[in-house]
Amino acid sequence: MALKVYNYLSRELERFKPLRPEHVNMYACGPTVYDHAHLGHAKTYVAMDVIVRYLRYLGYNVRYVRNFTDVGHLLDTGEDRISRGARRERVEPMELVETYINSFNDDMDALGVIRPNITPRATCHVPEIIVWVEDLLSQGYAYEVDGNVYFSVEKFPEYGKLSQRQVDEQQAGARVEVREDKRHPADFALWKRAASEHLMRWPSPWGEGYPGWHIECSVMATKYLGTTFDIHGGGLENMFPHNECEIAQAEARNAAPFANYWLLVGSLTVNGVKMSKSLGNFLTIKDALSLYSAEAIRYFILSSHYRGPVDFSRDALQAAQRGVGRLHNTVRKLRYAMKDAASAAGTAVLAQVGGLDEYREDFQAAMDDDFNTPQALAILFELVKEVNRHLDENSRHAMGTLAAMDRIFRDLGGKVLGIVPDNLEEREGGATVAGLVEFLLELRQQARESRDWSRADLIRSRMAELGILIEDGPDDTTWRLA
RNA sequence: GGCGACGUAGCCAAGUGGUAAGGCAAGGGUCUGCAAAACCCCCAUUCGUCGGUUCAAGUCCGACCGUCGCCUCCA
Repeated sequence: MALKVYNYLSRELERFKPLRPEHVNMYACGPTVYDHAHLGHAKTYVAMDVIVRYLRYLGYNVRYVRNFTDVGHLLDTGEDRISRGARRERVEPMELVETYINSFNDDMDALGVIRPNITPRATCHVPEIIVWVEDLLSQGYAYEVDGNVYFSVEKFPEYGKLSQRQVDEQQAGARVEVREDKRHPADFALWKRAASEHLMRWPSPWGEGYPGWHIECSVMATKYLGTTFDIHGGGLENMFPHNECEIAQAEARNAAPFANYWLLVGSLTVNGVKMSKSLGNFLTIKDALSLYSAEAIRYFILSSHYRGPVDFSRDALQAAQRGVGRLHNTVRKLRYAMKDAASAAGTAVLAQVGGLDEYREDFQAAMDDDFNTPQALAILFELVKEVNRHLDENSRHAMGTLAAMDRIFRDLGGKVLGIVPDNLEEREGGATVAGLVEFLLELRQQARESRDWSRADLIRSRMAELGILIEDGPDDTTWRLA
């Protein structure tokens, strides 16, 4: 088996081959930190997270870099997003940035997105950016007009190769008016002169100014990953112009390929329309987490292919919540059986010996096929059914079989997909709660033995009101938090 | 106008030439004091429409209909 990925550069499924055999260098465009993140961000970074996790599962040593954009990303009005946010909240720009970096990290932690190895910030790389702009000027790829420096797309014939666009066939100024000082409408800013009221500014050879939006990613990606690196990821909507500009700057300056594989994530939509700040149709990650579990949100995102769009709806999230709940129930039962020495000392083994390996192989085959998580989930659910059947049909299990099944859930559901927590059974509220619940279950069991059903049911319903679900099995009673 | 994506059961969603995965929901059954959980059965003669290629098409080609994305705001 070999990993194949869909490379937007070639528009083909390609065998994945990193520059160095055991090592993968990977970059993803991060968020502009001027507000709380919403579910659209969650989709992109959960998808990238699973890609990183799977590469590590395959044994690669992955260095994953994801930036924070904290300057230079402008609104249609020309105002910097960070500046506007700072004015809105009456704080210093860097205070605003700090707040929303922390917010973003909190959200990603809560979603189980593993932190990248490096999270560079644009404002921390202004000296490097200035060097790049100087280089591009001296190499003839850029020109300066009154404190603004533009990249000349006509000097880089490959401009458009990622998005497969012919610059001259685009409708120039379709959305934003073309600046008169550009030689070509598609030229983009490397460095911008700071107007007098502009808050963020750095001295440069062209006067006080600030970096353009695209240059930071070229500079930071190559600084930490090398002139040419393996994977560049991010949201599909950034393919043009942002990613296209990154390539142009980096390949023009370094005369070397930028990223070998471009893996781009489809957008999250609401009623078919993209979730975005500007449309106001967004749900923040924090709000989503108050309604659904992190695993349910991840499951929802992973239940469609990363390159495609996902349409958000309450129904879809609720279905995900229930689905992931069934997965958790099975894992919980499995681990419960492992703790039960009497049951685990038995000899029952899974009917098809070696069948467990097949699940792992099928899962890998799905993930090897351009990270086909819906297919991988389907296989995980087939295993859920198999394990449930095994647990149902046998009261005394072979510890080795239980451990092998648990290992698969930990590896595939936990390490790779991040939807099966390692500590599922420890979420049950701590020793004090556990002691109380066990005591109540004891009382209820006494009531049941004396056939006092109304008292037994009263205890069960009152506990359910407190969020503690009781389930009577053939031999014993189990409980869990709702 | 240019580039691109998508249209599979009530809902979500895999499947790129060989006869429709998986999840949620609905229905029937087993188990159970009841409930819950779990298991079993059932759930698309059919993949937007119409043509074409082929022994064979959801899968390839063409046209049409519909939805959406990008074309210097976005993850």
